[in-house]
Amino acid sequence: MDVKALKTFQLIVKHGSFVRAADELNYAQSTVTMQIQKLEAELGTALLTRGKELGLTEAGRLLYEQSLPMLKNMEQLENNLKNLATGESGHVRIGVTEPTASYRLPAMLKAFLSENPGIRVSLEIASTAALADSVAAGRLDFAVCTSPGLQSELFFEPWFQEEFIALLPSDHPLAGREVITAGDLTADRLLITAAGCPYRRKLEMVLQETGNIQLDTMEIGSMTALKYYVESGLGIALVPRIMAERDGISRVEVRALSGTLIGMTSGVLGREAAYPFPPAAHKCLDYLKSRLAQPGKELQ
Amino acid sequence: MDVKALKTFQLIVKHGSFVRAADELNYAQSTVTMQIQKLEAELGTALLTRGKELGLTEAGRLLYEQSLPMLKNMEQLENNLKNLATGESGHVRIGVTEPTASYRLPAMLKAFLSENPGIRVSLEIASTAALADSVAAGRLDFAVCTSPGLQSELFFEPWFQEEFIALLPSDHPLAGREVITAGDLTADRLLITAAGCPYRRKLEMVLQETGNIQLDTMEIGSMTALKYYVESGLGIALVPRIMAERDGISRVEVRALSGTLIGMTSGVLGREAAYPFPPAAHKCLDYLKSRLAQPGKELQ
DNA sequence: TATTTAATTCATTATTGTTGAATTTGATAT
DNA sequence: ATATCAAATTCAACAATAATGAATTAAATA
Repeated sequence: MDVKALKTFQLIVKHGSFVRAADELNYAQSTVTMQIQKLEAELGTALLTRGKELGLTEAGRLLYEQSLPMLKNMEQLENNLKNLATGESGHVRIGVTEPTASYRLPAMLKAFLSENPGIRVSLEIASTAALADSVAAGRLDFAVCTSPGLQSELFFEPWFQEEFIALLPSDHPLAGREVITAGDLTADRLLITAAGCPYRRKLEMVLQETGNIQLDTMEIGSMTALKYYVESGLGIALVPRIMAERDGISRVEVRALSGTLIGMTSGVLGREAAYPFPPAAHKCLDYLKSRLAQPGKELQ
Repeated sequence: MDVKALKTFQLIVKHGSFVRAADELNYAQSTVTMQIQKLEAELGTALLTRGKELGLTEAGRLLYEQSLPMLKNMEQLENNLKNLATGESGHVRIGVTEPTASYRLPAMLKAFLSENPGIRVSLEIASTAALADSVAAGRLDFAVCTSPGLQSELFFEPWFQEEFIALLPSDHPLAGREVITAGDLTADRLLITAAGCPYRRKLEMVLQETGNIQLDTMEIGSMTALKYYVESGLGIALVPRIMAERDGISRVEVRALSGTLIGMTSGVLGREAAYPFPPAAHKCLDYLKSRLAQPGKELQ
């Protein structure tokens, strides 16, 4: 059954005339005759009665009624696909690491979604390593995270610097200092995050270079919990600056860090093979980039 | 969107391979490539990702999910139409007059419908004139009735003789007779049916010929009510023999009629223009004919 | 009977779908 | 690296079929 012929048939029935159907479809009227004859031959049944005026056979009635919703569905589907192709609609699957997930993304996504009502977004919040796997496997369109151990199929584009600061108890010996350096970290017990955190890996490397091979550390699973441990005087912690800014920090001193401790580069992780990028995902990525990327950082 | 291409697409996704889709559809594999390329060009979107292994883009997923039920619908519809064409299913619209409607048809239709579970039947029970109109207008496929004033578009094929008999009160002067003739009808008040009944018209003609121009008549709307009027001694009535046979007739005498009073020819009324006849209707007509038609009568 | 309108037929033309051979691509084995 | 293999693509040639206009038929109107 040819879709074109079905459309023609619909119009013939609607107008009760071959000529008018031909007019509307910009066909010669012989074409209309041919299409219907082919349809009738294919189905082995007359569809129209050509008497004094056009009439429908029972088969014609059935075809008319049943093909109408089918054609509508087809149009609808075609439309949905066009919307997908233009990025008007779509499903964007994003991966994000903390603290971007909690502190930066909510407002941005809210704005993006209200600007693009046809687009749905789903979020995976996990470690850079887990996100890299998901991106590589095609479960995510892209991820905002730090640079993973580069797999060949993935690309990473730096967007911004995630700055870290030190949290100290008010009565801590280092509280008098403006800036904390790597060397200072021998002075007290250091509170660190779980093994998955990329900043922790960096910290370990820095401390090794500085010669602080053995250090009194305590592992705390959650970044947000860290400040309460600091407050209790258990030690000092290094956390993203944005956390300290957004969550009211009280009874705890905030100090800047120096040198390589300052921060980590965050950016977007994508899959080379995913091109051409789904338009909705592309739109979303561009939106996030325009709000997250810091000039100069993308060359790093 | 071409249906063939959609089917091809479905198979590619199902098998995850162009070659296997081509095999199953008996296409060259280049054909499969072409069909998908055309589809993608038409929709302005990639549908499949050709990497290490075949994958679906978001548009591909959408198309795959949405086109599946559409193709199923199409097959179903095609099947329904085939059934219609073979007469396995269909809707037969029959007109019938009394007494056939009440006494002959129920058992026949029951058998016919259980032999043809796919066929639906609707019945219009009315006078020959009304049925002739419905047939001419295409509201009925055919009617079982007496011969109407022949309109050129209609054809009538005699099937059987509807025999009439006389009902008399037990104490009636004519009760001693074996057979009632037209001449006997002067003897008493005659109970007759409504103006629409063709037998009544015939009766009027016969009586005119016999010279009984004025006759004491009483018009009773319903045939089945007649016997109660006869029972009460209001007069004699002429009714179809089948009525007397099926409804237990008691306290009323049944007598045969002679000559032209004996009965009326019933048969099938159809529309010339309705050919080719809907197969289900044809099947039903054949079935009824085989049970109703009396040999010899069809030549009348 | 003439006239008009609608549908059909048929031969021609245009379009498109299909194909095989050659080529490219990616994966696997050597 | 290189050879090998399977899968997908490209391309030119071919086949199928869809569309058309002119002529014809059928029915409706004047």
